[in-house]
Amino acid sequence: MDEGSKKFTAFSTPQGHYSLKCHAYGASAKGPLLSLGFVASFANFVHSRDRKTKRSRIEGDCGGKRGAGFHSSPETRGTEIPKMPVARPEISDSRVIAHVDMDCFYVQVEQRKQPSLRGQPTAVVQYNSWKGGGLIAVGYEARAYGVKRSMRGDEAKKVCPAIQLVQVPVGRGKADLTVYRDAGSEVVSILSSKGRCERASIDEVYLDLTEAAETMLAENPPESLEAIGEEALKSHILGLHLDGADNRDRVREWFLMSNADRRDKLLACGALIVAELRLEVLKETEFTCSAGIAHNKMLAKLASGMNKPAQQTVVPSSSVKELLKSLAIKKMKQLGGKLGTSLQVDLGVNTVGDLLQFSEEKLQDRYGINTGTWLWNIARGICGDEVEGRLLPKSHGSGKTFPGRQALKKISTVQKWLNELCSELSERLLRDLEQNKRIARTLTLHASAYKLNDSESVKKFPSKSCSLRYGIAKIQEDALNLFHAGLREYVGVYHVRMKETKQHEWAITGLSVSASKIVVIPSGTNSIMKYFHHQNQTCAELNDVCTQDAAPFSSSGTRSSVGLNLANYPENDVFEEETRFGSVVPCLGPDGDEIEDDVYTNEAVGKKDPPFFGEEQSLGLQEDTLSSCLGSETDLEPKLAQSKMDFLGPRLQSEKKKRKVEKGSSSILRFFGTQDSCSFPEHAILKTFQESGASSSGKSLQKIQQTMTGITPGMCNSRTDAWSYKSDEIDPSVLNELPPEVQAEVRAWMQPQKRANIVKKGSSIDHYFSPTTNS
DNA sequence: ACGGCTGATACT
DNA sequence: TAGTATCAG
Repeated sequence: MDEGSKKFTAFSTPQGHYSLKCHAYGASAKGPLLSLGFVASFANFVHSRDRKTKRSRIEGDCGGKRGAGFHSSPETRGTEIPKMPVARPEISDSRVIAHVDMDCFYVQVEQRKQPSLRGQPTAVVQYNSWKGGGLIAVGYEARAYGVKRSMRGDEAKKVCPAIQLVQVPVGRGKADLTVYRDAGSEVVSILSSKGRCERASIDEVYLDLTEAAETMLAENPPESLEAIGEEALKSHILGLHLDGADNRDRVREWFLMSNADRRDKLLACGALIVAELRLEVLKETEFTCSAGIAHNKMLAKLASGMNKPAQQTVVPSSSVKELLKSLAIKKMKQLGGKLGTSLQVDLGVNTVGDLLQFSEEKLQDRYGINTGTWLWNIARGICGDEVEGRLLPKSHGSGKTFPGRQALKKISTVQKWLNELCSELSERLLRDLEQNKRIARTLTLHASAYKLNDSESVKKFPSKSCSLRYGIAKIQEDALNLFHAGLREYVGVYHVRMKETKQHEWAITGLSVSASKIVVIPSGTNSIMKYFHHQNQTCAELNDVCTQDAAPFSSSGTRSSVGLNLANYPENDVFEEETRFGSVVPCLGPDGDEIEDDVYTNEAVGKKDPPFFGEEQSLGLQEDTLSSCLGSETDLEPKLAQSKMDFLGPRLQSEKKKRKVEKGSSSILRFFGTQDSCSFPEHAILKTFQESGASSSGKSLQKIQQTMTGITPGMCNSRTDAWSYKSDEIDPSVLNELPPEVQAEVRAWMQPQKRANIVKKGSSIDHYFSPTTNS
């Protein structure tokens, strides 16, 4: 077969496709699209199925996963073909989808924190020591000077001497993005009020406003409104010709008439809603954002970036063809990388419009059936990706790079950094548990490395994972084991065996730990603690993973593995790097006194090490317990409505400078956190948390942890009924804040000794979660 | 082997 | 499943 690599010489005519699609299209009974040559994707879908799509995508897509996907190319002859997006059917062409994008978000967060920066050219940098640090966000005033992201701070200064460079917060020797995540949560909690909301990144969301728009159209159509909102009138309507003077009137006209097209009217309603939402975001958070309103995610995303900052753009269906015709192919969401390059290089496609020349079959032949169809679709503005109702991240990670001379060459240094990363991760996991009642089940370690002596090997450092046990010390221990497992594989048994390798053969240039497979703990039956059984034992799979040669980990399952592994990698101080534990010698190039090393040094020195509990108190969860109690995947994200209150991070209440955090209902964890003395049936969850008390950041968590001091481990078997507590210290009002199911549970626990409360209302909980009140 | 860090997804 | 790869910003 040569189709894959050869140039295309003959195509079926576009007309052929159109007629085919349009034929099928008739079944879906829509009108205006025809004139544009667009088709309902369902028709396209059917069509592509005819071309021997392997699985039935109708069932798969309607009932299964949603969202953009990727798939790897089937044919890899000729030029390498990268992982590629996958096509989804477009269920409806009349959805109202918005993409909301915060304007230079980090900068805005910093400007809110420090209002004197408002109006000034500003950028956020991390690690300012080397060449002024790397810019990760640039305000619009600075952009006017030509400052670009991914400049170094020094270059930015050259272009814009007045620029204000704000440093990203540093904790544990690394950048800490918590403040931005939390700020993003504020925004999400507002934007999720009008329809299904997908948190696409720290500063972007998608909204499905179809229902809201339909409702508005039915009850309060724009033409019935005495006045269109001022903000909505500032919308940019693609395809609406604006020439100067009466722009506002033209837009008003569009809103009122909406081209007499129902789909346009729906968009108009969507635009009104989005305008309101954006104003609310501004009022509540002081953040501006930009938005795109269209019939699908792809177009909405495209539009949100077209008029920034603080503006919104509507994409009527009638404007799509023109819009895409001249749009650089690389600007499309999934085409900014290798696939886009392949299109350019291999097919000579430079604009989305260029894609139109290629038949679906040809695209499929070249890029596979799924991606081929996907490309065919996006060329026509068709995108069936659904807005996923998800307000919370699916994973947490903490990582750091060690470029150049900073590369880590000793296990002890790797361990120290892993400890920092794990510490941060643990803190975030606890917060997630606390706020959202979610637990992560998998811990993964990623590393990047290069070999010193061995030039031919370009091997990548393998990622390793194991089941995640809660508690800082546990995570640290497991992460280190994972690292050892990876390293062993990386250097190869051959080298490991020769213990006399007096030389470091490897250098670590990046480390990250992440927690994934996060599930909501179902409230009910025996509640949270049920999921934290039996994790005394170390991860069985860690042993597996590391058995391959060399000394196996002790099966007794304590932390002996560390020692064993260390034995395999003789520590030498041959290298320039940091020395031993506790005393850190920053390894600095002549040009860079990297701040992160300094910070790290300070923190490391100040850090009390000894996890003062044995493993037996560590918090973990048993897989089978969990899986037996969790339903299918569809259960994993229950009760969205409530989650908006409960599961979100801090939600801004007032527009004043003083910001209040919405407590939401207390989680059961928080509930227990207020108790002075409880006895737990098994591993005391909370005690482990104390270990992180030494961490520099996370005041509120620290407080939680402190309050948990009194909790003592009970027996080590698994009966939740065995819990006892002091009910006289339970505040009924706190109890009332719990989700109903949990309330029942707690009340059941309280049964034996129900008494009046003593704890003052709000005293125990509120202040734990107040945000750091600065500026 | 410097843009750092974080997250999502798909496939094998 | 664990692990890899791609993409985004």
